[in-house]
Amino acid sequence: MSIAERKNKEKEEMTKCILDGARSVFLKKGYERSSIRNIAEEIHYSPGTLYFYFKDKGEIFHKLYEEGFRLLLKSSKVLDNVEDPFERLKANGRAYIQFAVENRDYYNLMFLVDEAAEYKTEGLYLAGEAINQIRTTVKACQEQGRFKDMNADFLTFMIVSALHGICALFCKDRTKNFAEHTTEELMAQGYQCFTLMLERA
Amino acid sequence: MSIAERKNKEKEEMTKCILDGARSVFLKKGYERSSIRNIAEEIHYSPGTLYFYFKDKGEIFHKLYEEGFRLLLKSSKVLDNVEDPFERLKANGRAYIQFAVENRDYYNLMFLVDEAAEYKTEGLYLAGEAINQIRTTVKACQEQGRFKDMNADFLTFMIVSALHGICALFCKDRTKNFAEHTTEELMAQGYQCFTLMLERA
DNA sequence: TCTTCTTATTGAACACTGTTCAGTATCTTG
DNA sequence: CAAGATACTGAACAGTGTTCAATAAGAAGA
Repeated sequence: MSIAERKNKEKEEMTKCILDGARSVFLKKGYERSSIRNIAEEIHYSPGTLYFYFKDKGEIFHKLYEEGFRLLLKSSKVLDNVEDPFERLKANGRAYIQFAVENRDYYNLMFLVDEAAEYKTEGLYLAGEAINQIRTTVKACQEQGRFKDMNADFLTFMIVSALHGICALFCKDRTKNFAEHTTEELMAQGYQCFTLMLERA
Repeated sequence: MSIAERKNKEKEEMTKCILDGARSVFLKKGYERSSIRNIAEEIHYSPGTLYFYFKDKGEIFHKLYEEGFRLLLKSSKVLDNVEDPFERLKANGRAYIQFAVENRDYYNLMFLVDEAAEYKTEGLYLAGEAINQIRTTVKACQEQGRFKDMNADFLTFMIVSALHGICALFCKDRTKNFAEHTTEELMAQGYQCFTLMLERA
C-alpha cells in the first residue's frame, strides 16, 4: 500500500501546511481578525480547499489551541526536576506567566476565545493535564505540612484562577489602571505577593 | 430655546432607545453574535439610522460596557457601611464574584472583549474607581496591621487578578477540568481559600 | 403661507465574512 | 485506455459593519 501511504502523507502535509498558514495569519492579526480567505491566500490555495481538510474555522483554530497547550505543558515539564514541591509550585506559576507573556496570542486562543471551549477533544485533556500537574504539586506540598486545613481541589482552582487572572488582564490590556507601574512589574510583583501569601498559608 | 431643548431630548431618547435594543439583543445573543441589523430590527429602525447616533458598533457596546461598570460600582458601594476594613475587603470580593455570576454577559463585555479596551473614556475611569475602592480598603487593612511587608499596589493587583481569574474562568466555561465540583462550589470555595490566605498574610 | 435650510431616516450598495457545492482537472485503479 | 476516486476551484449564498445619495419631515425666515 505504498501509494495509499503516500496519499496519507500528502494529506497530513497539507493539513500541516494549512495550520502553518493559519498560525502565521493568526499570530499576525489575532483570531477574530483572521479569516479563512486570509489563510487560503497565505498558502496560495482556494478558500474551499480548507474545508476539504477541516470541518470549519473553529476546527482549524482548535488545533492551534491544542498546540498552545502542548507548548504550555512542555514549558512546565521542565520543572519536574525541581525537588522541593513548594519551589516547584512557585516555579510552575512563574513559567505559566512567562508562557502567557511570550505567547500572548496562543494564550488568548486557549483561554479567552469562546470557540475553543466548544470542542471537547484533546484540548480539554491537555488543559486537564496542566491543572493536574499543579494539583499534584499542591498535594505534595500538603504532605510536607503546608496548606494543612485546605482542600487541594479548591486551592488548586484558586491558584489557577490567580495565575489566569494575571495573564488575562495582561492579554486583554486591562493593566492601565495601575499606571504607576509597568505591566511587567505588576505581573512579576503581583505574583510575588501571591507566593508570599502561599508561603504563609 | 424650547424647541432646541426638545430636539436634544429626542436625540437622547433615541440613543437610549438604541442602547435598550442593543442591551436586549446583546444579553440574548452575546457580543460576537449581535449585529447592527439585529439591533435595528429590535427597535424597528433601519441599520443606517444607528450610525446617526453612534460612530460604530464598538461605541454602542462601549456604552453598555460603562453601564456594566456603573452596576459593578453600585453593587460594591453598598459595602461602605461595613466598618472593619478586612471584612469589607472580603465582602467586596464576594460582591465582585456575585456580580460576574449574575451579569455574565456584562462581565464578558467589560473584561473579555477586545473592543472595550480601545475606548479610553469614562469606562476606564469607572474601572479605576472599582480598583481604587479595593486599594483603599487594602491600605486600611494595612493600618490595622495586616499585609505588613507588602506593597499596596501590587497586593491590590494580586487581589483583582485572583477575583478576575475566578470570574474569567467562569465566563469562558473553563471550569470543566474540576469536574467533581459544581462551578458555583468551585468559585465560592476557591474564593474562601483565597480569603483564608489573606487572613494569614 | 410659502420657501429655504436643517435634521432625521431610509435602503441600496460596498467590501468583507464563513460555508457550500457543482464543476473540473488530476491521479489511481481495473 | 476507460472508469472511478480524489483534490481543488471559484462562484454563489447569506450574513457582517459601514457609507451615502436620496428623501421625508420639521423649523426658520420672508
